[in-house]
Amino acid sequence: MSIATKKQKSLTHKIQPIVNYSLTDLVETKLLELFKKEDLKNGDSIPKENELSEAMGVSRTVIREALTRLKTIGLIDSKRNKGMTLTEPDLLIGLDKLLMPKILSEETLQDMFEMRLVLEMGIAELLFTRKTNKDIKDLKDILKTEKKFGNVFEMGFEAKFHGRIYEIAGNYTLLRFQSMLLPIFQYVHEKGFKLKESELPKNYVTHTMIVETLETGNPEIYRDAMKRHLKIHFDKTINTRNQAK
Amino acid sequence: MSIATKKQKSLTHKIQPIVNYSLTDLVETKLLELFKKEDLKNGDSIPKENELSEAMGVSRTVIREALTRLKTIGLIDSKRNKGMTLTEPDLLIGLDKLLMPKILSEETLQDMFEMRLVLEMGIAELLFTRKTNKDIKDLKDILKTEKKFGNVFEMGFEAKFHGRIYEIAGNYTLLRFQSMLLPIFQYVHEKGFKLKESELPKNYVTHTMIVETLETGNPEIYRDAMKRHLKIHFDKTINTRNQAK
DNA sequence: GTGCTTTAATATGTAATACATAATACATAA
DNA sequence: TTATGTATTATGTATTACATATTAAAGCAC
Repeated sequence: MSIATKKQKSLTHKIQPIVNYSLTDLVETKLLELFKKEDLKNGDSIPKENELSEAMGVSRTVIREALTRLKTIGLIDSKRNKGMTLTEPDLLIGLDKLLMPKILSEETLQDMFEMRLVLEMGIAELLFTRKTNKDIKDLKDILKTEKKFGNVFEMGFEAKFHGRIYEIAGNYTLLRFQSMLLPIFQYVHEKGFKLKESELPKNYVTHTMIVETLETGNPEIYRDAMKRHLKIHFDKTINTRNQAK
Repeated sequence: MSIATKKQKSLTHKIQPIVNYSLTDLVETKLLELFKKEDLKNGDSIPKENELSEAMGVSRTVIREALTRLKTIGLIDSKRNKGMTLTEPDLLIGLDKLLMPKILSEETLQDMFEMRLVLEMGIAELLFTRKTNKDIKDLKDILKTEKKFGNVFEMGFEAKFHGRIYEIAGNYTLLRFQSMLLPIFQYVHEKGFKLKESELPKNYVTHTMIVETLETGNPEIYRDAMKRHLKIHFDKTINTRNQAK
């Protein structure tokens, strides 16, 4: 290696990669800064496109592209003639569009799979501070329908039952999050193996038992039941990831 | 009320509101359908803007706006001259831009606050199947720095400690999710009251104790410790919501 | 022929302009 | 007073042109 190349190499460490932000990028961050700086809140209206274009010295095209981004994440809302206003963004916006398993990596799918398990275990505390008699009654009604049909692994029942549980938690964002997780969960689950009812582990906990613990137990007992109910799923993801490493 | 207006009023019930999707809306869904139908996967390239414009019979402007949306949610990636390709979307994309407490409603903020609590309780299972000796060692190192400075409620420490715990869970999406939740958590926490160290509840569990349970305990014991550690937060959100109702 | 530089082609990025359209406010007539 | 018509306005859509970064081909030296 020549001295010249040596010098070059030592220099490369000091060179920072050039990031070439597009005008749209700059406008976007500028807008966000503005909102923050001006302490704008939900419902406040923002300047119209032409004004922004003029004020920032870029074409309306660029302004619109930046605005489109902000609309996409639900931060602003635009109406013909009315102009644009800041809105309460939906934190889970766009998530449903991304739930195409073919697009998401195995890694991410597995992450989501696990997240559902984590949530299911973690909400116990909320459930026991917020459950009402009606909640229990509704769950029991769901159980009746389940028994009528039989297959415990029918995803429709799974979704209905667990969805109703999340409702009890009284956390709307959480509820929606889990409902979006369900298709992924189903996909990951089915991609692996499918248990028949006869192959259930011996100490398998059914929905019926879960409702019981919810009615008469406490968070710890409930969680223990739920853990056993989800055991096959826990085993699965743990095995998958261990063997991946 | 005349007979005429009566008739009118009865009619208005039968009229469904017409929804006028913009061209961009239509193009967006059309594109998503196309991706799904053609079973495109990560890395596949999609037609260039001019081709799409011609094929769909709309201006490039509209195409670009639809594409901008998809870029915003991270579904596609564009490079000059190269064209555009489908990419593994980041499920949490845009979330950081939305973490402006002034924008989010109290309701949503509270939701996020609770979600962190839920996650913190729910990851116990994952932790105990994945923890390594190095993890424990790192946590203990963090404890040392904490002791050196003192204030248990310094948010920097909180973030560092709990962040390191999430790393153990080995779930990247979850890790990032919680790191985004932290600012909100901090905000909601500080907005309420701020405990001084002398006002801590009697059976308060410190970080040190949590590490102990993680090292020598089991999921149940760990969770019990974490629950007591977070007790003031649990109490807070439960009180807040109950009085809101 | 190989390795290098230069050049040309290409697809996205930006600009500018014009017009369409829906929502609002205002004016008007029954 | 009320329903209908009208003007205005700001976003939505279209068109055209050009800028720019990247790729790939062409050209050149060896």
